[in-house]
Amino acid sequence: MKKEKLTKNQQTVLSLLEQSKEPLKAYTILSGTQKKGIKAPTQVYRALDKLIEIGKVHKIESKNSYVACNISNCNAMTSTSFLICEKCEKVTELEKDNLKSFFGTLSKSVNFEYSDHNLEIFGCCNACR
Amino acid sequence: MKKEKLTKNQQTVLSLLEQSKEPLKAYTILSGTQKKGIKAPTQVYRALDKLIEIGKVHKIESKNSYVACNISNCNAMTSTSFLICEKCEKVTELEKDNLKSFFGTLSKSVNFEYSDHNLEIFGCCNACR
DNA sequence: AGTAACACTGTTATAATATAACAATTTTTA
DNA sequence: TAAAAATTGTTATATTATAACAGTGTTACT
Repeated sequence: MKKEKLTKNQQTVLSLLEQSKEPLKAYTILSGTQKKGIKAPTQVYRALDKLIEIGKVHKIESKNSYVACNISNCNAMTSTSFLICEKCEKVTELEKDNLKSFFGTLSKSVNFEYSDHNLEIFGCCNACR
Repeated sequence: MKKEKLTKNQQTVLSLLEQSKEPLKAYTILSGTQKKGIKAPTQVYRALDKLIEIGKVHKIESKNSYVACNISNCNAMTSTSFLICEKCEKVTELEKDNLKSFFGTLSKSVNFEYSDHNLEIFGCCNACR
């Protein structure tokens, strides 16, 4: 059941995302992969779902966009933290402990059982200043 | 230019949100306000835009949903932190300032100029345990 | 190797979320 | 009171995402 190898469509989508400097929207991915044989939104979303599930791609919720994860062996499938530059749209993923322990402690202090989080920090990146 | 009083549609939408225990989706708001004279999505979105702008409503990005803010004089228009219970869907907003300075410092440490954030913590609330 | 289970594919259609554009009216400001 | 700004109602459309279905390929196990 554990499958290491990506299928053709999954590779196509991931590869496009990896080449991109910014997050891409699903329909942009569709446009960008049509010559590779992807023809319908469903195919893109299916590939994305899988890639997200295995942690290779994350979704930027506030932008309905998707980014390839460049953290080796990222296990942050469902808990991600991003810095998003509002000038150039570049997105950087926070590594560390991913703030998981911080949010865990914070949650506990207000009597809430933490399981995951989504953090998006907006501002201006170093290169744009 | 500072307007304290909400217009009819804005009041209608806000009032529905305030009565709700969970975040509502735009089209649910539309359904819920049709007898009050709201007839088209545009009217809902316009009211929401305004309410968000003045801080009375926040958007839960990961759910495409909207919540009334119950923090008096909330100034977190664009920087919000939520605890979201995955069982009952209840949403609790963390009081403003606390995390802004934390994220500011965190950002600075990686050479990023913080301006706003969106934090969504998922888990299980006290009542559901 | 055979086969059952499962995952992925391609395809068409449609659902759900959100904005554009325009003419009219009301409210605010100066 | 006139100009500017905000809000309204309306129709149409854009954008984002899923459903449903039949077929094909892969995996895992005897």
